[in-house]
Amino acid sequence: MSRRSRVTIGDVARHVGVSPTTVSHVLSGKRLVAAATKQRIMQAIEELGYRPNSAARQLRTNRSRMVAVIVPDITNPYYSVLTRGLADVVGAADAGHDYGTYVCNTDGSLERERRYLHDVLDRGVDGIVVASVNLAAEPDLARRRLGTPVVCIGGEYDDRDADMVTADDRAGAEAATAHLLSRGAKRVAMIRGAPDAGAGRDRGYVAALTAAGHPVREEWIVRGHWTRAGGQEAMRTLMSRRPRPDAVFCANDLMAIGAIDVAHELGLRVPDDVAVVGFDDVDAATIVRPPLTTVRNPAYETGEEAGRLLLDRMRGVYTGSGRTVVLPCPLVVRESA
Amino acid sequence: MSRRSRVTIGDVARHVGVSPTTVSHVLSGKRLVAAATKQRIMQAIEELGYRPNSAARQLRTNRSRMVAVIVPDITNPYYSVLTRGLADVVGAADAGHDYGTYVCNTDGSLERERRYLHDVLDRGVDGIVVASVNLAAEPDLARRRLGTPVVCIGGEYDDRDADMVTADDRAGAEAATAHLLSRGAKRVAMIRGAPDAGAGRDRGYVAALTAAGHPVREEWIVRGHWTRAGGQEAMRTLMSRRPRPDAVFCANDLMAIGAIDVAHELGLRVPDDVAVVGFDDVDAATIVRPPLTTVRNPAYETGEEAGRLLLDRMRGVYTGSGRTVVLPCPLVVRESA
DNA sequence: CCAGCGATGCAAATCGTTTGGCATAGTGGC
DNA sequence: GCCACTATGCCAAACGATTTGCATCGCTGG
Repeated sequence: MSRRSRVTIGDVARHVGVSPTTVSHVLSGKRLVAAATKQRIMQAIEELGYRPNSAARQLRTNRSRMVAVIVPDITNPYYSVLTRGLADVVGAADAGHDYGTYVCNTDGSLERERRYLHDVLDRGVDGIVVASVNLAAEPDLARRRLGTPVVCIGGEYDDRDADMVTADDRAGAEAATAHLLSRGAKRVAMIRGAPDAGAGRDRGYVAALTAAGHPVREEWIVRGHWTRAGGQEAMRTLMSRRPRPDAVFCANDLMAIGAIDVAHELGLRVPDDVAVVGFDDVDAATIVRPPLTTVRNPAYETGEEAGRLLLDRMRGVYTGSGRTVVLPCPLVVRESA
Repeated sequence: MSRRSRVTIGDVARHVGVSPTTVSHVLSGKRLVAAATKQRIMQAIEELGYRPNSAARQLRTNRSRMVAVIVPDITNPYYSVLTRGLADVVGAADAGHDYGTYVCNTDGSLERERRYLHDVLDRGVDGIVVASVNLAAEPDLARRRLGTPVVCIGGEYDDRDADMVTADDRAGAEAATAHLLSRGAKRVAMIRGAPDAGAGRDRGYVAALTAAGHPVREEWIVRGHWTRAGGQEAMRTLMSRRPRPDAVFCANDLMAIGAIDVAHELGLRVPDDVAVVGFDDVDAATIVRPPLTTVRNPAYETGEEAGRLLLDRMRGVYTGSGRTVVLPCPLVVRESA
């Protein structure tokens, strides 16, 4: 059984005494086949252990029953959760979908993004989810009218042909900042991430402040590296300012955790001396002490939504210009603010 | 450019005035082609934007340049990190490898494991990494002499044909328990996971105890669900025992974190009143207070190793009976014990 | 009696590569 | 002059499915 090449549709046909055409028709259901014949064919398939060769099928039909997801790093919980949401939707057997998922890690490198984009196009995937920062900025994608549906995650690009799903970072950040204000904070600082992303969060912070009639003070805005260490460093410089901020909104949870580290280190009590809120609601948010008040970033739902948009196009249910769906980012209040 | 079907090898050949055979040869380098001809062909390829159709190639050559990884849940950090290690090795462009990675989530369901196994075999992947518990126990895998290389992760199956890579759970657990003992703990308990896995960790605990001449007391061994909540529950019952254990080794970090939750809740100090050590060294281990002493589970290296074993077989460098590589699990001492 | 139709099934073309076998020409040694 | 060999490149047969068009048969209704 190992040496022998796989059993083909022809083998099945021969075994039953019909033509390959007929076998194909019972498999696809595209044309009527007499019940008796169908019966015999099914049995032969079972008996011989026939399994269709998907390369041949793909060559002929031009579809691969596979979607690709291009992410910076599958190790990052946001992307792995997003990927899972996508995979669950496009591969939902009970809903009659059976797309597999092909994953590419770019590490944010433009060169790898390009390489993988070509790779997946060459592979003939039926749909592509791009959650990698640079690529979307890359005109390549929009320029090449690739016949393959694409959905971009969380960018702010205007591609009239690709669908897009993005979280409402701005509103989430605004709610977080407003929450801080409503708790009585007078001097609300912000720890931002690297300048390449997260602009929505930056804007939400500013919006909440101005809406409440507070000034935006540059010395209370510091950038970190999206990491715990980055948050620590930023928090240190923030806490040395006078007057000292009594609340800080961090552009992600990791930095918020770093900020809490430093608060403890300085003998400051959270949230009494300084309140902290994060963004993302990663698992660690409930592990740190005190539990982190944060904004939920709907990774799973984002993946699901991307999957739905893709499905619509892959099945031809929707053909039209790019749609955008934006998902809410609810505030989840715990103990750090 | 969108409507027209892709440019084929024939188009290139025609454009240059040679046969498709020749174009194929310059692409594969399998036969000599005159330098001048090669030059012209390369230029035409560039000009026309030719990209080989991988379905056709796969149909002909019977290889897909793709490996599959079957995991319970890509969302689990252990598996996403493992997957990344695998992807990095088999897709290392600079080492001349260009396998893509196809991911399947089984949620531990036997039915889905079977389904995905068939799926990837039908797809003709060149190699399979199985990191899902049930499957390996499943005779299916071993029984069918599938011509595709398989490596199993972390099981204890004896499949003479599949390679295997596993972490030395037993030694790690033994070291962790010994560490507790060496710190002066007299009553070392253990929180185990669900019975379906982690036997090595169970055994390491017992081994360390007996090696030190301590009895193994059943009332100090409790099972949790591998989750934080499971750890909490287990810890609660453990802490109600009299005499109360003064140290607990948890079969994973999540449960250890739950255990620490409960210790705090009961007003017990960690590690003074009760020392805690975990297993895995997840990111959260450094976030919880006190930072968790734990055993590092080399997820990335496990994926890498699996990739190497696969590569060896896919390139035909190694053909022989199943090899097993076991990776060490070093103890990392922090503050919880 | 004939036209038309539904039911059933087959032959053959097609998808885009790779590859074994063969052809031709040139070169150099004897 | 002949042989062996290299260099170069083409022909045509796979690979395993899907799909279009056609053929046949048996009925039915007018």
